[in-house]
Amino acid sequence: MRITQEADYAIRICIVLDLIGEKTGANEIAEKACITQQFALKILRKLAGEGIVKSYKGAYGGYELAKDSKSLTALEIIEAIDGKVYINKCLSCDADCSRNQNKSDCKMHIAFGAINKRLIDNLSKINIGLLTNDEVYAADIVKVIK
Amino acid sequence: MRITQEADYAIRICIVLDLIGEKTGANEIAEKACITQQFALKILRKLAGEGIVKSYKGAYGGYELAKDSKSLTALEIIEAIDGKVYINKCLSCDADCSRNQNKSDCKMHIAFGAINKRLIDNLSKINIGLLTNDEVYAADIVKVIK
DNA sequence: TCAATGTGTACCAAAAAGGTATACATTGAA
DNA sequence: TTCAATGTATACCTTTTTGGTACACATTGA
Repeated sequence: MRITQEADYAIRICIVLDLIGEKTGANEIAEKACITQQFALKILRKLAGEGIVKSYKGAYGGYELAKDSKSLTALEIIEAIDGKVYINKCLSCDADCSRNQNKSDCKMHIAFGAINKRLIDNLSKINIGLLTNDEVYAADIVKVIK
Repeated sequence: MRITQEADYAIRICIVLDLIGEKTGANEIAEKACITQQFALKILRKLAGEGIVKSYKGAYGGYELAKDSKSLTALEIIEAIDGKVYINKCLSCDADCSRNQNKSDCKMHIAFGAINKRLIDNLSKINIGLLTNDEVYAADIVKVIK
């Protein structure tokens, strides 16, 4: 999979929300994340739907992170926006590969499956807290990736 | 990045070529890989352009792998078809991230960069020989992925 | 010479990505 | 009670990418 711009923005939005640390309107969020309000709203709606942010309706409404940023992973956010992460279409469905092989016999499937697992695992190692904490340095981030 | 169908087929084509082990026409290759001849030709042209297969023109022409299948990696084939592998657009260009940060200061960039490196490394561990050799089992393939 | 084969280029349709518009529902405060 | 500020839902739009196809042309072996 490619992590879409939308998912990328979603992560930035979560970073913005963590840095602000309190309920914030879409307008301000959009501005801080450098995207249009309409697009921010679209992303925030998806994040709210997946329980990643809490939304407050009406005047003086807004959004805030639904949980501690240290336990909010890049994987969760990406999956909330783009759906399941997979590097190869073949991995996305339960059907057997075409070409008369079932999945467990297809070595390409096995190889890509193992690589995809590793990728997902690494995306789940990155949490928003890591990205917003000034005492976490580049080297610390690289260190969590296996 | 998502590994496209085209790159997926390209790997299958290389597997077919390795299994046949000798110069083979696009017609037969396409049939064995279960794709149309026209599409196989398009893929084979790219592979030939990148030096992954050797092509022979004219009557009784065809294609064969340009090197030993044990040293032909999935990464090479994917890059020949899809271009450079990157999970996030942000990683594809040298420009600084938008949002007033330069690349080396952007923690998202650092995190995705490390994850992407790992992915590329793993794709380079899979070679065609691994996929065509009957004595290589699923567990052996999984073992090479870090 | 010609049939079999690869090459190059152009084209096309469907799907995905990225983004916008608009009508509507909810809520807090005057 | 009203209304402005805000989120919700849905629909729509444009551009890019993907996944192909078509066809005229070049090369080569028999």
